[in-house]
Amino acid sequence: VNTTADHPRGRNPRGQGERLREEVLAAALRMLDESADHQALSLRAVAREVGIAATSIYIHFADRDALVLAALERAHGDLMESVQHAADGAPDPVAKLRARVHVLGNWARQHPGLYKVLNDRALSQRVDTSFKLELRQQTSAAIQLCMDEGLAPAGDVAEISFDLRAAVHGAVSTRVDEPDRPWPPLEEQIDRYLIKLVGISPSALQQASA
Amino acid sequence: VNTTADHPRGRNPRGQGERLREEVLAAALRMLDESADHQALSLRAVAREVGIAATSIYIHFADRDALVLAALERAHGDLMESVQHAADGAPDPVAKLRARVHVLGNWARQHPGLYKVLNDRALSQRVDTSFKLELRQQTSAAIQLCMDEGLAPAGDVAEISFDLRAAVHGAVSTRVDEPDRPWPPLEEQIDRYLIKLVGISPSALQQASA
DNA sequence: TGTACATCAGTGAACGCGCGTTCACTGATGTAC
DNA sequence: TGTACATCAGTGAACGCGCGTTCACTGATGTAC
Repeated sequence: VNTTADHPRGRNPRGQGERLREEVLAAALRMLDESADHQALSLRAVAREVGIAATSIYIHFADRDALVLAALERAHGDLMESVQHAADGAPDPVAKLRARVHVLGNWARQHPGLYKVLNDRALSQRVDTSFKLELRQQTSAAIQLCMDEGLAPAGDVAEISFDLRAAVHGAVSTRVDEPDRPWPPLEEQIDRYLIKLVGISPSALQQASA
Repeated sequence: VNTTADHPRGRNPRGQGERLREEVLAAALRMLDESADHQALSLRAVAREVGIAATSIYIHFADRDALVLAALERAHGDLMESVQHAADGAPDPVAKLRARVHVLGNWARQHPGLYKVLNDRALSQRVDTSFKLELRQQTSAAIQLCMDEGLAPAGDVAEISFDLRAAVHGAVSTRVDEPDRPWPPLEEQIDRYLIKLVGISPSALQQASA
């Protein structure tokens, strides 16, 4: 299982000890994404993957839990940044909302295991749920903006946002859980949800996607 | 962790050896439902829970995998039966469709761990996906029936069914993954999906729920 | 009615494995004097 | 310019644990003669 045998992995130069931390973190992220199970991640397997002694991990992480936690914070940060960046680059409220949801979906399909782990309940009991909370609030704000500008019919923002998020989460989860089935395009399904659940007009959506 | 210390568990009478099989299966189901992780189920832990020697499990199950598989087939059967029974007891197409989806949601909330495991991708690669396939087809049929009787606008049944199932799965998963949050009622959310995604009229739904 | 034997339901010791974590260490590289 | 020493980056052996699985077994109960 020694996938990283590029070079024999000599020790890092003085002052660059943090590099190993990055390598360990990257390996942990890769392995979590493959297993989709944070309980199955073993220190020894990560060490093997990186090509170091298992004990070397303790130089940078207090214990197994600390490593898992650090990996998930990294994944969470990466996802949030992607979504935020996409929304910032979109010109109008509908495009912003759409970009947000689509980028989340794409991220999940590129990192299906990590998406699963981030949404795992065993984890959400230990890690602060600020990740999902932040996403919740931002989605609500994006919908509110659409309503304010007359691009979506006024309504109960919290409820509509909740319905949209649940539906999208289901659409993404369905594909993540059975990746080998020939699913219809996620993008189109998300757009249908934006139309039917939020009330965005198809023409406005068309414009946003152009 | 010896939760079942009611009586010291004497051996079963002759010809009743299958009873142990049931006890083991029931314990496995309980533990799977709690852990929500089929990889974490250990033969030894199940044996401890039942109050028998670990080796006794091999009398009834070839190995750990066979036990996990049997447990999931049991869970799957139970869920399918509940859904089918609910649909059979409903008077009209809208009530049938509604009962189907609501019972699925309720089953999932009563057995959150099992619901997760049943939808796990690691599993769906090994077990035949007939479970979900069956559910898919039946949901589509229920929607088709609503359209045929003019209770829902005509449309692409496969697409609408897919959108509904994904949305409901998301609504259920959201609650299953974070059970301690104060979520709004699942029933109402499902009804909104039936209205907005399938096009069932609120009044017909009102009638079906009465 | 007695007895040998088969069957049934289950046990206990033992195996090798991978795991998280600890501990004392190694050897190269920089720094103080 | 030389040398003692601190620091840094990382190692290897060892621990105790729970695991899946194997093996030879035990002791009660029914059945054939």
